[in-house]
Amino acid sequence: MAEDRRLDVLRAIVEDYVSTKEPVGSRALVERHALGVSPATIRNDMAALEEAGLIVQPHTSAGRVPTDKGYRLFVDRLATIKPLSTPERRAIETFMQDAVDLDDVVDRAVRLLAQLTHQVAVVQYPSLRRTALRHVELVPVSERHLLVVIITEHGRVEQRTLELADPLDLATVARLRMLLNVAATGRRLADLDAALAGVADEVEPESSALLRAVIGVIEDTLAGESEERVVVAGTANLVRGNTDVARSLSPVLEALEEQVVLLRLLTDAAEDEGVSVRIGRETRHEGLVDASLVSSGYGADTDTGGPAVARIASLGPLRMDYPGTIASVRAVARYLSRILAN
Amino acid sequence: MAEDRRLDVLRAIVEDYVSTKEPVGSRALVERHALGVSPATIRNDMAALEEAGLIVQPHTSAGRVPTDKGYRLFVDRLATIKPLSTPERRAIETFMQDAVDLDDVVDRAVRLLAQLTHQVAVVQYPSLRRTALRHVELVPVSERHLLVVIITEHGRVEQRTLELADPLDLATVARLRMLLNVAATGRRLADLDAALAGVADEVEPESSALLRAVIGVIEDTLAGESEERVVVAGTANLVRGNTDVARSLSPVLEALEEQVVLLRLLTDAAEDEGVSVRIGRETRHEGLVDASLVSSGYGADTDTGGPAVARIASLGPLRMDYPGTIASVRAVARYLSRILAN
DNA sequence: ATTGGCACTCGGTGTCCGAGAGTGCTACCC
DNA sequence: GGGTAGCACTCTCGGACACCGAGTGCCAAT
Repeated sequence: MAEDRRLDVLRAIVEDYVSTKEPVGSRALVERHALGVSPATIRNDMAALEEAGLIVQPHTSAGRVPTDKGYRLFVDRLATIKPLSTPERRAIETFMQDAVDLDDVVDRAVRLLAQLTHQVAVVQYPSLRRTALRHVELVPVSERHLLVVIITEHGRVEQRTLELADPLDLATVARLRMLLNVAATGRRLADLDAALAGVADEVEPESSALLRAVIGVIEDTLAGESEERVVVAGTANLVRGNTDVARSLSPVLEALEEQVVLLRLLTDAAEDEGVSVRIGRETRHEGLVDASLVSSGYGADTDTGGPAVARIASLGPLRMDYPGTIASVRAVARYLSRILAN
Repeated sequence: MAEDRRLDVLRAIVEDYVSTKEPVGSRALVERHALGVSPATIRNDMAALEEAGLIVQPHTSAGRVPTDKGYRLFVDRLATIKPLSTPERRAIETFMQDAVDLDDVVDRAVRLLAQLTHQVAVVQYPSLRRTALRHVELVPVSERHLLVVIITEHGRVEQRTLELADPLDLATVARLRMLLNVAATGRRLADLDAALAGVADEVEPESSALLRAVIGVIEDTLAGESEERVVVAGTANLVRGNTDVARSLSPVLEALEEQVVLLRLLTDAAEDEGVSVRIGRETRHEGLVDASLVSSGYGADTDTGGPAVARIASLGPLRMDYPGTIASVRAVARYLSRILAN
């Protein structure tokens, strides 16, 4: 049926445009794909696709280029995700396997993803709020300064210095440390409030001010924006195959330096099921109108529909290899989930 | 004397070229600077400067542009460092003052420097080796996993998981923790070996394997390359005023993503007195032949000739405002030193 | 519904030319 | 000897112009 062929044509246009980076014309299309019809027929189909807003021509005498809407349709209905090749899987394995700590895991993951996709990779640290606590440590630093160290199940460590009105009593600190750990270890940080409230009752009045301060710091750390950490790699890939660099590159680099922006992008994407694909304006960030973001949550139970603990993403041009990028993002996310579950 | 005027001409060329980004000709020079001679005379001087390898002309009918050597002479003998303006000083003050922890300090410093210089800023975390220890924490994670957390005087925290052959005994862990802290607190990490060696004698034979393992991890952490951490900001500034982006930008972005490369640059620069300026090939990195690196050490006693604890740097085009950049780098380094000394 | 044919549009490339900028050289002056 | 004026020369840059080729839309024929 004709309608089917039109979609074939759209698919062909997207694929050719992605690989050649040139607007694709009707003749080139019939030559490179076994469509079984003449260029004239393709032209008719193209006119229809253009009418539907799926493709445009940059100028009269040029071939066609997909629109945001065209890519969207391609991703939703036309793309077939090819699984990664065995060498690629093996590369992931060997690259990730001897990471020594969480920083190392995240660092390797982000570099790996950048290399697999030849695009910019973004990896978010496991959210403090959504992971369980492993340990709370109180380190007296001076008479009136207490260092509060929080360690999560995945080995993420956050610290904050607390300034106190009264001099510290070491015995009290030791006792609080014990109480806090008994109450909090193994809990999700989000559920911590309740657990900590219980502790307050067990404590003698003279220590309760200190306890409240410590709890305050812990909650601050969870609530603050520093809660979320994001790392980026592969910015050099932005330059490759980019023509009008000055206009299109600068806003992207700016966005990448703003944690706040990155976090919003990732949070928005978390609304989508499975691997999220945000195309051009769908990113809802004006610096990224010519870019797409492919992202996925990760975390121990993500595969079985459990909640994600954070996200990873690949950012590339509108004209990116969506199937390949989706496959890479998914593979790295899964691997990351496995590691965290160890 | 004529020789003096030639240097004036060089200075004028550098200044004009930096501000206009255009090769500067003899006429423009006499118009913009009160040199008191005619263009023809300037041309003779220029010929001499070119002969000396201090300037070149991109092509016959163009003005002159400084060479690496020209910039070097300018920086060494001709530039007068202007102190920062009061508003600028105030900006530093307000921007840095309410940082909550070391990560925050470093993050703010790097952004600040990027903004002051309109270039790429690089800040290195205080070196573990060269700072004193505040605390060592041992956290039993499971029967056979022990998390070792190292906290330095500046509040830098590093952790590493230790995998053990034998099950942990909590009492032993507590004892080791105490011994380690008594022995190590307040020491420079570089001097730690000796201090830790003493501990080994005080410990009963059955714990000594564990102790050795823990000491091993600590030393590993200090020796490993993860010892050094570097953050970067302002990459978007690379694009501004850059013409042939494709060739000149990509290698720079790559260098910036390679911690190893950045560290080498900073280490090399540490050989220089005070604020180091590395121009073009002097960086000894082929991706940076068209860039210069202005850097300075920082740390509590740096001003009084004490050893630096780490470095900050600003990376920009060959054609940068050296006096301004030097002033900014120095100011931020000093402020950083003050904060760490608090 | 598909196709072949055809006129039309328009960007890209190459060439040419003139304007302008800047130089080096030479003759001249103090 | 150092500085200056004049001048011929070189080279880039930008605009004008023509041409080519790619690609289209449309129409009549199958």
